[in-house]
Amino acid sequence: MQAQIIDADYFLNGNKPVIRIFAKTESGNTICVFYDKFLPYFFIVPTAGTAGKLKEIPEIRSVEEVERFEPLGYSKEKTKMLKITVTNPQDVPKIRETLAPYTKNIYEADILFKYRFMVDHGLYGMKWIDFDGERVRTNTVKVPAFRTEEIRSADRNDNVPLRHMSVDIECLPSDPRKPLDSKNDPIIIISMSFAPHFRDKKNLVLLAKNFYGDDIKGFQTEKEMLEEFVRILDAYDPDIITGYNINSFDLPYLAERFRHHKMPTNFGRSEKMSFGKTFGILQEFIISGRVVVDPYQILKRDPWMKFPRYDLNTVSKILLGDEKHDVEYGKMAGLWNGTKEQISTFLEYARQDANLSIRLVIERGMLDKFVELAKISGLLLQDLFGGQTKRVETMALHEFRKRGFVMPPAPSKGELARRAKERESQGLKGATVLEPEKGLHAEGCILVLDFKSLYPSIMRTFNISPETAIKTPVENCYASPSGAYFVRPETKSGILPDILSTLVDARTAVKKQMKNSKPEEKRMLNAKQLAIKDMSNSFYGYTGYIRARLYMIDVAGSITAYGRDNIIKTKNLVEKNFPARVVYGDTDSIFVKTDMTNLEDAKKLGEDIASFVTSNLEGHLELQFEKIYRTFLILTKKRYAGWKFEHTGTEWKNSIDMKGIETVRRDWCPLVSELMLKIINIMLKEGDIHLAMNEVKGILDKLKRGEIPLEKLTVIKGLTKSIENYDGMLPHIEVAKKLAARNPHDPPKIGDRIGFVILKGNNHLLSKRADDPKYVAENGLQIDSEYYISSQLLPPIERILNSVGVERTELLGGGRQSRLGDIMSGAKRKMKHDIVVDYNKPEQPLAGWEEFLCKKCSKSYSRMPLRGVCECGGQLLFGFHGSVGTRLVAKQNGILHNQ
DNA sequence: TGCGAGCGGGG
DNA sequence: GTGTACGCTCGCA
Repeated sequence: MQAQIIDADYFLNGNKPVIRIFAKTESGNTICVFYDKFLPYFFIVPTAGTAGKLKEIPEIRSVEEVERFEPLGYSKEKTKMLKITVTNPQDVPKIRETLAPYTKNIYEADILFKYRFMVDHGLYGMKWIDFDGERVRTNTVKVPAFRTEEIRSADRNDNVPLRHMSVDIECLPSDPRKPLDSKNDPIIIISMSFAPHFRDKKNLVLLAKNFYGDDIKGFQTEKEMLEEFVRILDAYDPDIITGYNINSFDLPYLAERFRHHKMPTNFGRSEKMSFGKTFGILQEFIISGRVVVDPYQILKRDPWMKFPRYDLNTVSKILLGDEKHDVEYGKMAGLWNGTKEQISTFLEYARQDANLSIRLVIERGMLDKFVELAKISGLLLQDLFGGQTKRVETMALHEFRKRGFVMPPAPSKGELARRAKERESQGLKGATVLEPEKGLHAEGCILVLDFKSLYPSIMRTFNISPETAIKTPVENCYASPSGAYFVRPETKSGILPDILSTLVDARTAVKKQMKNSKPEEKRMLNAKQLAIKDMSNSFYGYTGYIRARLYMIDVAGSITAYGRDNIIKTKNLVEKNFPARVVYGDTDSIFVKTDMTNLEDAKKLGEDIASFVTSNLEGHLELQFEKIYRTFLILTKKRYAGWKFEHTGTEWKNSIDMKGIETVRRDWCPLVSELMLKIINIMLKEGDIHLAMNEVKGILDKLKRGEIPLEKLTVIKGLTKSIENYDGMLPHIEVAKKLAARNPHDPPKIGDRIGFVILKGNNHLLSKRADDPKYVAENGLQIDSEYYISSQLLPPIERILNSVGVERTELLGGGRQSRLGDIMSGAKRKMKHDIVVDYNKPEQPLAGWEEFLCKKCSKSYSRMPLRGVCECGGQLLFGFHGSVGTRLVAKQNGILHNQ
């Protein structure tokens, strides 16, 4: 029989573990495969005292002498180790602790049992198994179960269609002023959507009230409704359970209500109860045999784009084009206890929410990439959502095992502290950002070129891997620019470089295959190449991630050191061999200024530069021509805009690219964002600073004359707690107080968004001069134009115009012409284009997160500060951390906004 | 300026 | 579960 792995776990038969694989057969049936011939084990490097201690531990079943390579640092020979086998996986941690003082090293004593099994049998999440099954009767799983003596991986890549069910609950707080309490406040509605349909139903809404309607089922009590929920769950038997923020709200809440009614929380495919766990922010809900998919967590943690907010409303508007109508929390009780129509409205709201989350997963193919990531990394689908570290480590474990290497343990607290200290003393230098030639470049085209997978290429070219690093240089080894040494591939080919090479080849093959494949296959292949890319980009960051098993500061430091060398070499190669100047560059990209105004000529030059540089650099380093900026405005490192031209094959398409320039911020009114976009647009497309200045002056005049509509001056902020609980002076709170006083029957509630404008007045406190725009309009009150000019408009506008040498006084000083010469050499272009902001494809040259470290005071910033230097005035160094960790976003500020 | 609390999403 | 993980913004000292 063959089946595709959905999930795996084990249970104890007495003291003995039985591995359980939940899988789907070709025909779409779910089965469970039992295997009881596998026992947990780990390795130790013994010392003199080891043998005696081993005899004292009764749980140890067998001790076997083996040889394995140690993983950190190059070693020529394998090390003699003892393979310790025990019976119960749960005994391993305590045996590990007991043995620790009596051993030199312990390896692989913290590999989850299910992964120990999968790796040893060459099994990968979402891939296929091949086995001869004998049907067994059991009440531990709810699907047909088979016992097998042997289990192999099957060589096939197709996917069995999955069954998805989304869940959304509505609750009613007993006290509307207090937050919800799952111990007391009942669930009143459970809404579900199904893909594929469940008994011809797309969705189903249950409610704890006598009520009937299309696909609506009413119940006398909450308990009866919950019982029906489990019946539906078991009948539909979904592989995927989804819902927006379901991990931290709906599922834990449901579980608590089940416990309240003394009902078992048995939502899965086995006898195991479902439960939620929390660490840090991340909440996870485990349902045995199924996969919990939370679109909210995916979008936040593994994003391909940045959203202004991550609520279901915003996200579905952008991803599905569908706006959802919300029911205010405060009005829910009214609807629930209201007329038939009101209840219907409430039910439709619940139905819509379940529909939207399932549509996000299905229509946006949100799971596609993760299915492929499972097949590449070996992780089970459920475990992919926790972060990149586990993906890299599981993939590496497969490869380490094949080559006779053991995997180091996850770092202990002490080891973490040691690493942190080591890092503080010797530092981990990041990438180089070339000093930009600040200002507007409008005379000739700017060519943007970047290195294809820079860090992976470096690792492959110089054989950089934890087990190729060597302390004392041997003959014929690589000496990295940071002073570390690595043996050459002839001596030992690095595991990570080899994995990366395999990934590169696989990606090339997939892309080729995509060209002549049908839509459905193409979709899968595209997901696969994205998954490969994700994995490739994870390895460098992983080696520098402090919690990594394979952390080596020399490895990470050497990679960035080669990167810094590379960009300087590239700059020199370009400037020595072409009539061009590098005006900016960051990590893996260079911006080359030419005197060309013809796009075709510029393109040709870009391609020539790319192939020349590539042929003059070592190994796998490959510079590619990326795009043309007809004009380019750079404020500081990391903050620029360009008028981009790309050839589609038939014509030139243009749009405005913006990086690091924030045009949308919560504390800015719409006028600020609009004006910023406008002047950037004018500078880039007209190449004229004066026009931009005039635009600013025009707006300032309008503002002074009170001709700017109030909605453009309104800043909106939400009430996060009740008004009494704020003690500081905040404009929106003062406005909320005023609103409450004016309309005592319907005061602002928690969660309400309060808009305000700032008025002229005697009170020097800003908050006291804030008021509701509607009230201001009705009473003809005057806005404080001085405030808007000096506090809202000028600071961001100044930062842009300063980069081209314009001072604040020139903006405020009437219509006087500036002393600046017109920097446009050619004739002014009269082309008019709307700003097109492409938020579907934020450019991410390297996936990962960055930090900016001050050279002088060591302060760290997660974003390049607006001034481009540290607040102490010190120069900022750039650090890059690959794509490990959770700080994955924060890069594409200003990419997303409404046009 | 630096630090700590609190929030995010969900009802 | 052979576990044990955030990053940002705001208010206050």
